[in-house]
Amino acid sequence: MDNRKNILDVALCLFHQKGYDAVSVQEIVEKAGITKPTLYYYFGSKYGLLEALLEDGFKRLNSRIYPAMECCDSDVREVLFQVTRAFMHFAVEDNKFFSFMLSLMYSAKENEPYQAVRPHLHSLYRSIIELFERNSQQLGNMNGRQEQFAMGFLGFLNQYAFTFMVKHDGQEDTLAEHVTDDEMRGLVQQFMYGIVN
Amino acid sequence: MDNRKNILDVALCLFHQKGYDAVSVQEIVEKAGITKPTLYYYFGSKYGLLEALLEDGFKRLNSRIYPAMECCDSDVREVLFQVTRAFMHFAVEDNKFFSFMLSLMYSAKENEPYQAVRPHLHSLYRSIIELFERNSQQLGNMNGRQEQFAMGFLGFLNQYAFTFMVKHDGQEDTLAEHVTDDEMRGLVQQFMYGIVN
DNA sequence: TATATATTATACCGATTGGTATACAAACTG
DNA sequence: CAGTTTGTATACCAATCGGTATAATATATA
Repeated sequence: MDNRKNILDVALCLFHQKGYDAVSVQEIVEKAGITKPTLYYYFGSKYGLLEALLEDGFKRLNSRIYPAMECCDSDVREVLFQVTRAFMHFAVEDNKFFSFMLSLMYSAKENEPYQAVRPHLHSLYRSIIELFERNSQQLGNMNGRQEQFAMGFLGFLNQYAFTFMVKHDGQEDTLAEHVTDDEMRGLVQQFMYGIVN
Repeated sequence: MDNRKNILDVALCLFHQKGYDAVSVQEIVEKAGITKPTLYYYFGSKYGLLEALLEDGFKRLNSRIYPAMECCDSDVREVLFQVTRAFMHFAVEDNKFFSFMLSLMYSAKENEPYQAVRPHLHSLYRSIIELFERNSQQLGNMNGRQEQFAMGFLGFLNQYAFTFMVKHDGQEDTLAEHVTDDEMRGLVQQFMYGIVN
């Protein structure tokens, strides 16, 4: 188990830095201090390694997002805040995986890494759309624009996290204290004002 | 000149579909109906081809954005609308380059394509920041948050264009008529409400 | 102790990678 | 016409790519 975890860590680090296609299997095994057959023993192929990486990462992300989505049905603003909070904390603490995921989200549609991340992203979209549908009566007349709102919200989350990461690039440890709840409540407020008109 | 243009077109198409690293020089010259020495005669290297591609594309983008930025100083809302309009029309008409640019924006920082696009993105950021600084008195107290607003605005533009492209994927010809001025004015309004509070 | 199973290393594979040396043809220039 | 620049093709390069056949370990179970 130790070796498998080690490979995943090294691979994530390299994919995050250089991108999937620019990283060779050789480079991964060298940095991990093992040899190729070991990697292929665990993951079967480079693509298999990518899939395992995404499986693990989205499991971590979902374990934060889903509870936040179902914390309180009564107040939309509070739900969106909790989701934003969960999302941002994940982006800060698991920032290598997060920025790798972000890069895949907007990447070319016909290459391997996007094909691998597609189902995970799709279920993330679905969850957020469902979130808006569940609270549609509180948001006034949405007219089937749930999808648009969901995409807008996700874009809003991404942009916020991305900006934050660019600004605090390099600092690894003391990030969490810079993302205050008040700031996030303000941004959710800002996002909602556009929606409820 | 015909051959050079042809190579650039084919390369853009492939980079857009599969990503820079996943496309081989061999594939480009085959699809372009030429041979490798011809490509290397014009661009020197694969990276040189990428640089030329970006140079051309950002020239096209800037020729739309800059005039829009300086159309009218008096009304911020109108300026932001004109920029949004220019940006969206570019995204629709030059959509292959646009989505390639978008993929590079969020891509890994240490690989070649990001290094190549960095200066272009940086000057785009600078222009938008300057836009907000120029109109700061109309937007109330910005407290040096011009950068944050600029990033937010760019994220807003990207998300809008991205959502639009996902929705209308595949249709090549009749896109322009779907991006109405009214819709864009509404979105700018929505964005601004968050800023001026 | 004997056997089975999970890990790991050595050494290798054919295919493809970005890039080039050489030569030849076209076209412009003196 | 002679010479030079521009443009293109054939054939090739070492290096690297993802992946594997083989065999030796370590560990656990019987």
